[in-house]
Amino acid sequence: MNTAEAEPTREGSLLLDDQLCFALYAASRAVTARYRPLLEALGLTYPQYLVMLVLWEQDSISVRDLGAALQLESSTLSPLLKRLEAGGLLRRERRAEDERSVAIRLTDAGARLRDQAEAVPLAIGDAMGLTPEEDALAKRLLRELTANVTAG
Amino acid sequence: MNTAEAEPTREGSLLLDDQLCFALYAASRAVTARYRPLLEALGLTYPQYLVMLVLWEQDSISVRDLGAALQLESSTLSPLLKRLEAGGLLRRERRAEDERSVAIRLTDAGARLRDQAEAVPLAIGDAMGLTPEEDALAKRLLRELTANVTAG
DNA sequence: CCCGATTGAGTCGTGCACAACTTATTCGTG
DNA sequence: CACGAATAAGTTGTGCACGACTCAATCGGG
Repeated sequence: MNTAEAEPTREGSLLLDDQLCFALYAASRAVTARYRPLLEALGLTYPQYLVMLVLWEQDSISVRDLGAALQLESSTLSPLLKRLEAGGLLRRERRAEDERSVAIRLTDAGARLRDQAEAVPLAIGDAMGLTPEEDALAKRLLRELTANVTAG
Repeated sequence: MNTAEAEPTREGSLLLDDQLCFALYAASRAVTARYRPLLEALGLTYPQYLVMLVLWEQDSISVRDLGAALQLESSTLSPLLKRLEAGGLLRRERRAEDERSVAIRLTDAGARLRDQAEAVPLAIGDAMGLTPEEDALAKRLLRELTANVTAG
């Protein structure tokens, strides 16, 4: 019998492999790395892809609402949106009814990119290799975790 | 009955809330944000904290082995270690037996910081609010996911 | 109607992450 | 032993993330 896992995970352990946070951090980076070559073919980074997912669902959204959907600050989104605009995928225009707000709208090229993006979730789902039940369970746990940790 | 979750999650969906990758990405950032004030009290960022966890477990480790443990490139670790060295928590010295390799060793201050760090996992475990079973399950799923996605 | 408080977007500075590359050292095979 | 391949660490450039801040527009109570 090996020594790994010989000790039960104690509450206040400082061992790296006992930390859920590290499993989460490592998994997040590994998944993003898996997306990278697929998204590079679309000319997108991973956070840019998430922005496009939101826009394909709801075009003409404010920076504020985009930030709420992705849980990102305007200080992250503003430069990112500027790069997507430079890439010709979207336009930004001040709203007439509230000049503080900026509406993000897809260009035709941005809307068309959706067709190419269809292949991405399929390829990733394949690579993840989880059963539909495991996938659903993981999403449930991660959302519960996010909600708990964000709250108090 | 509401419309959310009315549709079953389809395989190739492009809806943000169907993406496991986003649940993962959001959870990782939310957990890191929860660590931030705790670690700030120790003078550490989150990745720096992970490096210290490894060093508290195994002092005098090479940059290479540190990178293997954390799945980080030397281009990420080198500047990070330089900052920890500037903060007086560790020293870097070329190994005599292989001048290519650099050994990372804790200073007394670095070793002593462990005592203060003991409180961190307890506070976080509390905030996460998962049962021990859910915690173990989440770690299992995340490791399986990481392994699958890293492999092929 | 006014003026202080709030809100929405953006800028700036710091610190990751990672690809591509450089440099120095060591290894391995003829 | 020589010398090309491999390895360890570090540098550079790009793009997030986020806190602290600025600025302009809007809101709301008196």
